[in-house]
Amino acid sequence: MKKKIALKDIAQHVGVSTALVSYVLNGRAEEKRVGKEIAEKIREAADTLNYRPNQIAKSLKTNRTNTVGLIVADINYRFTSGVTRAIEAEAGKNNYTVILGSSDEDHSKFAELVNVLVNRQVDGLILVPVEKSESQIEWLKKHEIPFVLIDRNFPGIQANHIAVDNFRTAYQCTQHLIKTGHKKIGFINYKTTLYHLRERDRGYFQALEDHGLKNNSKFKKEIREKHVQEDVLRSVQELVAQGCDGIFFATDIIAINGLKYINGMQLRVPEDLAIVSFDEAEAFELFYCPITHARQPLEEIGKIAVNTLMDIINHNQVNRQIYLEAGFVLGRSCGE
Amino acid sequence: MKKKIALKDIAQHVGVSTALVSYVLNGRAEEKRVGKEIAEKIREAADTLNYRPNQIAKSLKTNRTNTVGLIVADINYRFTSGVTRAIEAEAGKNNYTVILGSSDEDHSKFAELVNVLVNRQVDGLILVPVEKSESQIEWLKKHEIPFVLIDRNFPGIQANHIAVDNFRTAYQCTQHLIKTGHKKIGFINYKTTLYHLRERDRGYFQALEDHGLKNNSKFKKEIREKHVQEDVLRSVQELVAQGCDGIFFATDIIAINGLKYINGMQLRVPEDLAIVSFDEAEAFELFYCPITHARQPLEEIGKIAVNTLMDIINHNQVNRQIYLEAGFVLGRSCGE
DNA sequence: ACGGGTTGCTTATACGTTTAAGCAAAGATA
DNA sequence: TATCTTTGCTTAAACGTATAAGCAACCCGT
Repeated sequence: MKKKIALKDIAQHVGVSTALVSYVLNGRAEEKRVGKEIAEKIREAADTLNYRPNQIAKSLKTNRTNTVGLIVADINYRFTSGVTRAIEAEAGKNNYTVILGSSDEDHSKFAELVNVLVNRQVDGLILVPVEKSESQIEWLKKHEIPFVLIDRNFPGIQANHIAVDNFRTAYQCTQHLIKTGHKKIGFINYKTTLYHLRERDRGYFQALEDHGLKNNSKFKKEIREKHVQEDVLRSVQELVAQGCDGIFFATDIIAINGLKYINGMQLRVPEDLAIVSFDEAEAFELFYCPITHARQPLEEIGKIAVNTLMDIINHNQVNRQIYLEAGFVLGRSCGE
Repeated sequence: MKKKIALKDIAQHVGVSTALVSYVLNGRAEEKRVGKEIAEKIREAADTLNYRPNQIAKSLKTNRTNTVGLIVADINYRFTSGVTRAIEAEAGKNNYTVILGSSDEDHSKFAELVNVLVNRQVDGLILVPVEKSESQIEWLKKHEIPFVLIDRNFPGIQANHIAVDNFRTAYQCTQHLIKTGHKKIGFINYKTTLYHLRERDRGYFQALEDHGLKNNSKFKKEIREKHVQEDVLRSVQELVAQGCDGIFFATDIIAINGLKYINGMQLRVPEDLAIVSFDEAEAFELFYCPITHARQPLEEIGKIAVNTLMDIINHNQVNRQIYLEAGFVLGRSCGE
C-alpha cells in the first residue's frame, strides 16, 4: 500500500497550515474567512495530489464513524437480502456505510457480533434479534447505544422496532383459507419462543375462533429449527392424514419445504389441498400453481429502520414501535 | 451514548501509566516485564470497568483496521448470499470484519463504493467487478491496495482472482444435453462484455463443435440485463418455434425466468424440452421436474478469496488465478 | 565500593484529523 | 493619531491508542 496523502502534505505543498486545509476541504472556507486564492490553491493541490481523507482519523476526532452495524439472523433468508438492500441504499443516502454480520440464529454469535460492532464504534445498530438475545438488548439499552430492532421484538423489552403486523397478517391468511371454503386448516410453524412467530400462532387461532372453527387447533404443527426438512415432511404427512383441505405455512422456508414434499405426493393444489404462505419466495414462481401469500414490505422496513436510527443518533429520544401492514398476493392456491 | 472507558481511566484507577495498561491488555506483560501483581490488578480493573478498546484509535495508530470491504454485484443473487456467508465466516476466523456494498451491476456505483471503502481504510477488498470497472481495478493496482476478484475477471488485467471454470462448466452442461440425445440445443445468455459469461458462450460453442453440431449456433439467444423478463420470454418462444429439444440457461436467474414461462406453456420437461442450468436456485425445488444444473463451489470461493487476501495483506506479492471445478447435479430434466 | 546488568515502571511522541484560541497586519472610526 | 474591527492566517491541543526511549532502583560479581 502506497503512502497516502495527508492534510499535512497538502499544507506543505501550498505553504499553509493544516488547519486552513482542513477548513477549506470541509467547505468552511468563507465561514472561516479563508482567502479566495488560497482556498482555490488548496483545492487544486488536494486534487492533483489525489487526497482522500482518512476516515479513521476523522472518526477518532469527531467520535462519529458514519457506520451502522446490521446483524441479520441468516444471510440466506429472503427477508435478509431484501431488507439489507433497502438498508444499504437508505444508509448511503445518509452518507453512512453498513457493516453486516450474520448471527445464524445463534445467540452467542449474536452477542459476539454486537461486541465486535460496538468496539468498531459503529454509530448505531440495526438488529434482527434471535432467541435468548434479550440480555444483549438490555445491555445496549443500559449503555445507551443507539439501535433499532427489525422483524422481531421482545414484548418484555421496550425498544424501537419496525416489523410487519404478524398477528393481523396471520389472521388474514387463515381467514382467506376459511373464506375460500376450507374447513380443516392446518398450520405449520416453528417451535420457538420468538414473539413474532407466536403472534402468527395467535393470528391463526383467533381467525379460527372468530369463524367457529376452534376445533381446528389440533391441526397446528410445530417443527424444530434444526430439523426443518424432516419435521415439515412429517407435519405435512400428518395433516394430510388428518384430512386437512388447506395448509397455512408460517414462513417462506417452511412453505418451500412443504411444497417440495407436496410436489412429490399425489396431491393437487388447490383441488386436493389449498395453500397460503406467510412471506414470499422466488421459488413460488416455479410451482405449477401460483401460491397465495402475504408479502412483507421489506423496502419500507429497511427504510424506516434507517431513518429511525438516524433520528436516534441525531436527536435522541425516539420512541417508535411500528407495525406495518403486509401485502396480500392472490394466487390460485386456494381455488379461483 | 455513555462515556466510554479508555486506557487512561484504567491507568488512573490502578495508579499506573497508560503504557503499562496497554502492554498488559495486549498480552505483552511478560515480554515487557510487568510485575505479576500489577498486571493482575490491571486486568481486574479492565474487567470491572468493562473496558472495550477503541478500535478506531487502535487503527489510527497501527494503520490496520482488520476490516475487509466486499463489493458484490447484486445482493439478491444466490451467488452473493452464498459467497458472502463464506467470506464472513472465514474473515471472522482471521479476526476481520466485513463491510458490504452492492454495486447493482452499475460501474459508477462500483467506483463510488471502492472509494468509500478505501477512505474507510479497509485493509483489503474482495470484489465482484462489473462491466466497465476496469479503470477502478487498474487504479487499485496502481495504488497497491490489496484486493482479490471473485466470480469475474478481466482477461486484459492481471490480478488475483478466484472463480469457477466457466468454459469447462458450460462445456459440460452442453455436452450433457448432447449425450442425453438432444439435437437442437438452445442457449440463453446475457448480452454483455463480461468475460466470465463470454466464457460460457465459448464452452457452449466448443461442445457443439466437438460433437458435430456446429449448426446449432443459431440457437443462441442474448438477453438484455435490464429486460430479463421480456427477453427471456421471447427467447424461449423463439427457441421452441425453431424446434429446439433442449435449452441451456447461462445463469440461475435466466433459468428461473425461463422455467416460469415454460410452466405456462404446453410443454413438458423433459419430454418436450430438456433443461440444464448453470448455477443452482432454491426455486428449482418447486419445479415439478428436478432440474439438472451445475453448482458453483461458493463456500470454497469465499474461503480461498479471504485467505488469498490475507496473504496479500500479510506477506505481499501473491499471484493467484484459481479456476475451480463446479459440481454437477443430476436432475431428471434431460430424461432419466 | 564500583560498574554493569536486570527489573519495573514512566515519559513522550506519533498516527491524521478538528477546532478553539491566538495573533499580526490592514482597514475603519473618531 | 490612537483605538477598534476585520481579515487571514498559525499554533496548539485533543481524540485513544501503541511504542520507543528513558530512568530509577535493585541485584550481582568482583
